[in-house]
Amino acid sequence: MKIATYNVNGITARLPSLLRWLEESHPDIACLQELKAPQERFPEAAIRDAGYGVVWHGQKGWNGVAILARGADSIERRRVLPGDPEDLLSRYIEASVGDIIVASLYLPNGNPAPGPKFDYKLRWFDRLMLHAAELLASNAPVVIAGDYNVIPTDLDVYSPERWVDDALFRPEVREAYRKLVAQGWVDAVRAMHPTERVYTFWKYLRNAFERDAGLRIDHFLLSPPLATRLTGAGVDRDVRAREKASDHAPVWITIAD
DNA sequence: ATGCCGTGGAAACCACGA
Repeated sequence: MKIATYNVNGITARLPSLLRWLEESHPDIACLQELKAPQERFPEAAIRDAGYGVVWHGQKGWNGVAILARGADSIERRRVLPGDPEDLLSRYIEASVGDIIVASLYLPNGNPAPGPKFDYKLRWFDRLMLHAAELLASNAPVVIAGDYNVIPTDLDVYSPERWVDDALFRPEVREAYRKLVAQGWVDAVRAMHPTERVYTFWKYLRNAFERDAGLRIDHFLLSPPLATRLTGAGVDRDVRAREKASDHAPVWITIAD
């Protein structure tokens, strides 16, 4: 089976591109981020017509996450990350799809750093670590997919020296990601491509995509019962090259049934 | 280089992204 994650940067503007990609790439599960649409304006009918059951958590203007399941109705488990009742941003949704627990997340960007947005990012990371530990302890097959807004290592950025002070690459954030993975998760794309440069995001500015000035910030973390079934991973770069593309490309993994 | 592009919301500019 194929599981994908795709930061669409506005599902209203991206709907034609999204539907084309779903038809071509045919993922069994697709986690979306940055819907940028209120709950009632999610294009549910178009997604269902494309053959997908869907749960989503929208918000006016910003953020927004969804989980699509081909030919299935996933069962929503939660639509907020626990640990802060004051945090109302739509950055997390979790569902059961068959026997797999799937989470779609949009981790805070955190810029400018330092500052309150960076502090919020680190607090969000702390909450994610607590919840992820619980998911691991369940011994279920779990995938936590999405836009982590983390460049894990020098290999994941075209020009590390330009990003040292950025909230995506600062030591505190890399350390938080490292500690999260060290709970026992497998970074699926890196596991399948241990030494290769793999990017998932390219700025719209200055022909970043044409220059391949990219970042790897969209990740899949797999629990051990799912990681043992991992057979492949890749990035649909051709989708990023199209007209009216998101600044992220769809990323996917394949799992033995 | 530090908003150059793109999106959405509100109001013909602004916030925000990474």
